[in-house]
Order: sequence, then structure tokens, then C-alpha cells
Amino acid sequence: MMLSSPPSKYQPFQQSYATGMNNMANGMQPSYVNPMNTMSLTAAGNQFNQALPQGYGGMSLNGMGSGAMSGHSPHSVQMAAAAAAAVGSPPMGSAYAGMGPGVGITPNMALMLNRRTEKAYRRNYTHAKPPYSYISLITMALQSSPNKMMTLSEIYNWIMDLFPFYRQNQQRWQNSIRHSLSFNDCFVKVPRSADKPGKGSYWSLHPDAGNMFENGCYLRRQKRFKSDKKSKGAGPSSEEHSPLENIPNDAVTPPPSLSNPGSTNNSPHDSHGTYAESDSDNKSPGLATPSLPSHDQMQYNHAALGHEMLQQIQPTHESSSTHQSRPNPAYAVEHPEKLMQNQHHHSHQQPTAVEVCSPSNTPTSENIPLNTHSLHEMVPANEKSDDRAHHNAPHSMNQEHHLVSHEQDPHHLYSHYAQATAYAAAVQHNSFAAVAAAHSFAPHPFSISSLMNVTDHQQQHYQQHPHHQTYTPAKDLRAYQDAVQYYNNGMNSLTGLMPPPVNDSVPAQCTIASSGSPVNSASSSSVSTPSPSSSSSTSHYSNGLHYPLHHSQQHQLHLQSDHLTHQPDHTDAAFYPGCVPAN
DNA sequence: TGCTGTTTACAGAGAT
DNA sequence: ATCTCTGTAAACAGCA
Repeated sequence: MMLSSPPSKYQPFQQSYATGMNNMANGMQPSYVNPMNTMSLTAAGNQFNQALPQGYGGMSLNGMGSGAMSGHSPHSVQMAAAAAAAVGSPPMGSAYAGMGPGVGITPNMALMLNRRTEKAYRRNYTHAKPPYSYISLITMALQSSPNKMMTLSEIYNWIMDLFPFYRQNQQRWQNSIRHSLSFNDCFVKVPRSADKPGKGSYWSLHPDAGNMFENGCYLRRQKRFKSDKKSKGAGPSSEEHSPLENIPNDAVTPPPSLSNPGSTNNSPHDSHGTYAESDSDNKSPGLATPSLPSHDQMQYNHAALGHEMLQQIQPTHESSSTHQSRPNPAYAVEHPEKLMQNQHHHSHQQPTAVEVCSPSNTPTSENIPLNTHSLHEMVPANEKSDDRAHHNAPHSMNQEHHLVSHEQDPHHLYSHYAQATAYAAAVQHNSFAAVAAAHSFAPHPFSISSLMNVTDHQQQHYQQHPHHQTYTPAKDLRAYQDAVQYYNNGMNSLTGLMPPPVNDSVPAQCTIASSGSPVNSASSSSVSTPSPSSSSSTSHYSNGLHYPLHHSQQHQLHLQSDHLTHQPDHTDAAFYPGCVPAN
């Protein structure tokens, strides 16, 4: 069990980006495990897979990380595409710049620009600031840990391992990290155990804040998470979420000072809860009301939250009907059979995305109230945060027709790219597809869960089809770069056009109507949606999704389709500007 | 002494 | 226009 903070291998202001990238590309493993690699074949981010021992800490101990450099996983493309999408505008030039309509420059100009920018691109591309906010970075880091918690230094290292950009100016961004941890309710501090002394506490995600970025934007949350336990008066009941549901029971023990029974009465949520509530309408700390707790009180309550979490890390063998307790990672490692029991139990309590999306259980406007406040809100409003991870299970995973050899399907190589770009385009253009996705439980391809999780369904699928394991959402910098590039390519040629979705992205609710024309079953809900059948458009039907396409787009669709089916040559620098080929 | 953590302050950008 | 979120800087305290 990893409990100590590894020393940072990155010296402030000394790390050469190029060196770092080359090392990573050549498979040199840092002494401290590269979380991307460890994530590639595991499912540390998934609540149902927390028990897997090959997680963040485990890999660092057994030294198995080097073989997991699966930087070309199409799944990982989502991550980068997500990043690029979150940015809104491609940060770099593209090898395909100028392909798209409406660019306003001639091909020659584009070529010149490409040649000019690509040089700088190669220098700077890998060092571009990742399009994630610090909060999202922290969230990703914490979710990547099997313990769902990290020390500050571990968070630092996780970020630096993943993003060379953050190997410079460490003082600046690390200060911001600390500020984010302290300032945001979504992060809770967990005391160290007495037998695991060290500097600093562990940080974990508040259990109710785990899906802050499921809406799709890594730069900015739709809404800042605020702990609201304060308003509930007494401390949390056993049926309430506890932040330490994610904390291994043997990882930490409450310090003596927190053994005071009264400490739990001071709900730790009071600290941030009170602060957040009183400050909920003016974010400027300087405008805090006098009702704010004192500094000492806040610290005390903060620690009490950790104590509360510790109190509840013991595995729960019974769940309330309203609360699905999550498996304790550490406990599950030692008692996998009980975890399986729990999972089975949970499967009866909470339908998975596939179950929910099954034709016999098609969501309607009645049972699935949708939050259509924003198209970015891609999940049913009544979804518990815990449940959203289920949405990452591609429905097709349970569809036999999809269980074909991906190697025989070149289009599949770009399926996730296509999905990501389609999604980005759909959202950007406020298209029907975006609404369809919103109605279809389609996981946001850029969601943290999508990027970092392997669902239980995927796990089952991989067990049956090990050769598909390459499609596990691997996270590494290479893939990140690739995907940004892919995204750029896509968006440059996707202005007003979406590439065809692929099987993986077919939401369950996208069915073929009895009339034969594909429709989205949820489109009949009371939610206002753009009309799927525009009179001025031609229907493009691909893999169950109905996309209205204008005539002018149909030719582009063919081009785009060709583009998407072009298999990347990983030795082709055009595909990886700024990236040194690994082999 | 350096790291960790909290807080204040302010600016900028996105969302409403 | 206003609100909200994020990033940055800085001061400060506590701790290993």
C-alpha cells in the first residue's frame, strides 16, 4: 500500500521538456510510477474496479509500469480530443489545417502556415498547457489512485508525470494547486495514520463531487461543488455519503485528537459547508460574511471531516435503498470475493447504464427528467453521481454484433476519435446529435470517467475478448498529443459537419422507428430539442444515429470518412507534430 | 528550513 | 451587465 509521499523527481525549473518527453517516449519509467501507464490496463478510476491491485500505488511497488505504455489507444484519443474540445479552439496548427470549409485561407496559405507553425509546433507542442483546470487535474489525479486519495506531493508528481508543461514554473502552479485544494469543497483532507507519519495529509474527493466535470468541460465546471451537509443540521447519518467511502480502511487511522466523539458532531461539512453557503452568492473570499467560521474552527472541522471519513471506511455490508455504497478499495483488495458480492448486490440495486438503456427500459420524459438547462448537461438530472460512471459502459459492449474483431475493422481505429469529434461538433453546433446524446445516456467522451474508467461491462468484455484490451482507455501524454492533433484535424474539417458515429458510440436509445427511419427514442420527451428532421437537410444515418446533414455536407462527409479511416502511421511526424516517435 | 495548508485579494474569462 | 469560476500572487501559520 502506497502511503508515503514519493520525492519529486522533477526539480523545479530544471526539467527539460524535450528530455522528459524523450524519456517517456522511450519507455523510461520514472522512479515514481507514471500514472498514465498504470491506468492503461487497469481501471483504477472506476468505482467498481477500485479493488484491482495494479493501481497507482501497486504498480509503483511492483515495477510493472513500463510495459503499459499504450500511448496509441484509440480510447485515449478521447482524452486529448476532450482537452482540445474544452479549449474550444485548437491550440496548435494542424497537419490538416485548411481542409475544412470556411477557413478563409487558400491551400497554399495553409501549407505555408503549416510548415511555419509545425516547426515551432514540434518544439512547443508537448509543452502546451493542458486544457484542464487545476481542479480537474487534481480530480483526475485523485481518481487515478486506487485509494482515491493522494498527498499533495503525489498530486504534484502525478501532474508532472502526465503533463511536461507542469515541470516548469512549479512554484506558480503548485501554489494554485494548494489553493484549489484548500478553497474548494470538493477536496477533503484526510489525516495520516499514526503509523504512517509523513508530511502533509491525504487529499480525497468529496464523494458528492466526483462528477464535477461529467458535463464535459475540463476548464470550468458547470457549477462549483459546495458541501451542503451543514444545512442538514447534525452530522451525516449512516445513509449519507461519506467521503471516506473511497478511502481504504487500512490506509489511515484517526489521530488521537480526532477520537473525540464530539468531533463527529461537528460535522466536517460545517467547515466548507458553512463557508460555501454563506459564500455561495459571492465568490469573493473578501466578501465573506461574519457568519463564517473562524480559521481554527474551519481547520478543526476540516479535520473532523477526515475523521468522519475514517469512521466510515469500514466496509458496509448493507446498503440503504437510497444509497449505493462503494467498494472500499483496500478492503476489496484483501477480500475480492466480498467485493464481487457487493458488486452483484449493487447490480440489483442500481441498474447499469446498459440496463437503464435497454430497450425494455427506455428512459422517458417521466422516468428520466433531463436537465436541459444546457446542452453541456449530458446526464439525466436525477442521476446520482455514483451512477454516472455506469454511463461509460458503451452499450455496444453488450451487443454481440459489436463483438467482432476490431482489427478487421479499420474504421474502428478511429471510432473514438470519431465519437469525440462528433460529440464536440455536435455540442458546438448545438445539433440534434448533441441532444440525442443527452437523451441517450451517452457518456461524455471527455468526462473524467470516460477517460479514466474501464467499466465493469468493459471488463467483462475484455475478459471475453482479451485482444480488445488495447482499447482500454489508456492515458498517456502521447495519446494526449495524438488526440489533440486528431481533434484539430477533425474540427478543421468538421465545421458544420459531424463524422459518422461508430458502433461504440451508439447510444442504446437510438433506435430505428417502426417506420424505418432512425429516430431517437428520447426525442419524444417533453424536452425541447432541435428537430431531427430538418426540411433542408438530408438524413445521415450511421450506426443507429440519425444525423441531419445538409447537402453541402454530404460530400464533406465522404472526405471526412476517408480521413477518419486513414490509419495513422505512428512514424509519420505529420500525425504527431512535436512528438518524437517512440519506436 | 522547506513543505503544507489556509486565507485574502484581485484579474480574467466563461456562463447566465 | 452581472455572476460565477478559475488562476495567480502573496502573506501567514504550523509542522516535520
